[in-house]
Amino acid sequence: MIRRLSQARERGIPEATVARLPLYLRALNGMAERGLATVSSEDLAVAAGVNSAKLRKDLSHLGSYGTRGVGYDVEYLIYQISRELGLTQDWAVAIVGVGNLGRALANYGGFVSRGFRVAALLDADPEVVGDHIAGLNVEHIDELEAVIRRRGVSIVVLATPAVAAQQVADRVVAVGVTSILNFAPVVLSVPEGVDIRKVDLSIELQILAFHEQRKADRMSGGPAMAEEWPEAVDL
Amino acid sequence: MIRRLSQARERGIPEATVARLPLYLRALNGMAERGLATVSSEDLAVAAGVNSAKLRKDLSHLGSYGTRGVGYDVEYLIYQISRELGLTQDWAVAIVGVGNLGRALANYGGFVSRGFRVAALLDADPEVVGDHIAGLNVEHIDELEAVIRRRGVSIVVLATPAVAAQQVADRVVAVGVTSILNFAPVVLSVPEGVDIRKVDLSIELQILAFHEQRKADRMSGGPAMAEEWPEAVDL
DNA sequence: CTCACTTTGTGCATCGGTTCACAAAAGGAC
DNA sequence: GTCCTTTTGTGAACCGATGCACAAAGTGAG
Repeated sequence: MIRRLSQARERGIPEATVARLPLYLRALNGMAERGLATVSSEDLAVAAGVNSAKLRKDLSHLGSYGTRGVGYDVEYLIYQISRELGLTQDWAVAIVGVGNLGRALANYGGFVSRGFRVAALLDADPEVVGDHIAGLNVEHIDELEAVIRRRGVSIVVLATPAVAAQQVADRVVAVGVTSILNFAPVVLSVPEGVDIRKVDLSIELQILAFHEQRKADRMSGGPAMAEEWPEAVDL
Repeated sequence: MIRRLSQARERGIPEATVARLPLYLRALNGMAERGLATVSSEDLAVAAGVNSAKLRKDLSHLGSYGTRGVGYDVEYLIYQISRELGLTQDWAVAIVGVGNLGRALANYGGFVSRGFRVAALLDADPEVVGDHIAGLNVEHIDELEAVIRRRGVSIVVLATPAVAAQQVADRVVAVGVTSILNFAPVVLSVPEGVDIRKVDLSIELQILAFHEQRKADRMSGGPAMAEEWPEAVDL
């Protein structure tokens, strides 16, 4: 009994599950807006684009929040997932690099909507320092450490050119930041305990291109044809 | 023997491997620029931020392009990976939705660099239609089908508001597009055979927040404390 | 209360991916 | 040629994630 409970809630929600929770949360918010009080795992799974068994197993990692024969209470589940993800608190985010991408991120509504607050914009280019973007003043990168400390920034978004990213990462880690969202196309090296998530637009396109090519090959060449190995090419 | 060979090259490179190939490619390009002729799996793995056994297994799925005791020929490996990913051909990309994000994408250098060519920008807002961005004229969304056909667009990037995304997806799929990169925060439903990759900025932040919260909990509460389940909360 | 129905939570088989660890292959010294 | 060193390519064990399928738990009708 005790065992059962702690087994479910014990430290350690699978990473794959964590990555899907925001998806469920979004689907649930849509449902709440449409006035639904409860939802079955089947319906929620469809809305989130996953299989219902997976959804149930994911939710079971948070606890036993459903009612058999009925489903899940929408509002309650929203609260539980939000709490698990840490969205019930306010996160101050700093965006470093105010080029096209940084600007887009600063204006992106999805950040603010869920507990995230853009607390600072920083750039090295004197040309853009002082600009007003999304209600914020762009500050000079020299202020990086001071700004992070002063405004309690705990998550840093890197939208700098590739060459600057590692340097900025080192500096923010040195002031105690342990969560970085990196848009620069470089492999950052950071000490143990610092979490990095990487978003790489060009990699996504390359993966699509791979599959697109496969589909094209299949059309013409037929399935699993030979001539797959066009005698070695010299360079 | 024959078995061995076809086993390696046969259709079906693991998805996880495909997702890492672009990473290797980038590391290799850096090395080529610095004039390195060959590289060991160990060195390349470090540069790409992965474990060397994984790298070797990944590369073994493409074929046997290394030399034992020596390593891999940098240029040759670049060529082989590029070919496998389909980057030796030219891909025409259309970006739909020219808001802040669409603009950032249009100007993003990483696209052009690897066989991708932004061939069209489209938007529904008459205010932005006609604008000149990154050397391209923004066209009206009514032209969507015509533009895709005329310019041989095979990959579409969705940077529209959430509400418009499904509608645009339906239209591009109807004209034969089978690869979509979606930045809109919605679960798109598309027919079998259409590949979708999703980039969701807010989800990435939520995942970071989850881990950040965990780290904070660990600091204060100590490891795996009780009081983890603050008696049920009514709503 | 009992029965029929719904839907959750999970044990179990399975699958894909990661990592280890080593035999096989290549190169260089002598 | 033989021996020693380096480094690949891969068999095999392991690990986490997925999905099936069902018992357990709940609702509602009569």
